[in-house]
Amino acid sequence: MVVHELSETEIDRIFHAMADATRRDIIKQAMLREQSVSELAKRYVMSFAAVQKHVAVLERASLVAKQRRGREQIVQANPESLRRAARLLEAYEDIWRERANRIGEILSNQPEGTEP
Amino acid sequence: MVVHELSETEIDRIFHAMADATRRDIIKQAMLREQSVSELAKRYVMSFAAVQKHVAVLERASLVAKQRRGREQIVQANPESLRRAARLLEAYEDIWRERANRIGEILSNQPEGTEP
DNA sequence: TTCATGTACAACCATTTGGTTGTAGGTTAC
DNA sequence: GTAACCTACAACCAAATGGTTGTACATGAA
Repeated sequence: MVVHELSETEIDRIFHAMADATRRDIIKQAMLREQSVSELAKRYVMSFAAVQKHVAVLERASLVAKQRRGREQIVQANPESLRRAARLLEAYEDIWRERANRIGEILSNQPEGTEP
Repeated sequence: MVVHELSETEIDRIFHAMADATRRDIIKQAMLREQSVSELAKRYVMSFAAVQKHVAVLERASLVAKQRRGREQIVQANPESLRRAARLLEAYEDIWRERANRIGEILSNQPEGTEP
């Protein structure tokens, strides 16, 4: 299976996009139900343009995609990017687990008589 | 079991901290082996002060902790925060899965004769 | 056609970020 | 004691962020 490896820049964009509560909520909303940008904008106490910018940030991170429907722009979540980010964090956990194993191995390989 | 719920601000900090390649590498290095700040700094083509700032960002996000040892400051990774971030991303995946189930259910609950 | 709606985008602004250099203070080694 | 090393922190700077308002344009509804 070919796994699309994320470039450092892509990872930067995904985490940066997730580092804002409004954007995290937009993702959640879009996952629950596809919505137009103006529909989403009504939920937040900020200008339409601000929400538009947040959506653009999510789009650059491939976390959402926009699709025109008449005069509306429908925001649809792309869970694949999110999944990749989750797997990435798990990779760090793996590093930690590996280290724990390594340390455990060193301890159990101690020659006799070295215990205090 | 009591799970420490992350506040929005804490989530902001964690994702923001992860949104930089240097900081992600520092985490990785600290997970592989506890190292002093200056030891870490040697790895990157930037000033010691810059690395110091990156470590501070990771510290505010509770991704690492510093511990003084003589004149050195040892950076140790705190995998717990990372684990929480990973679980958080998985929560989004759950939302998506739920939606898929919901849609599947709607489709399978169609009354007779509504299929094309 | 006309008007309301939805979007795009530019210009502007305050704040934050990510880097720098410089200075000062502790700690260790010689 | 003195020199070298490690850290802390301030001051500064350019660029990016996150918000605003204003204008223009396309689409749908009446």
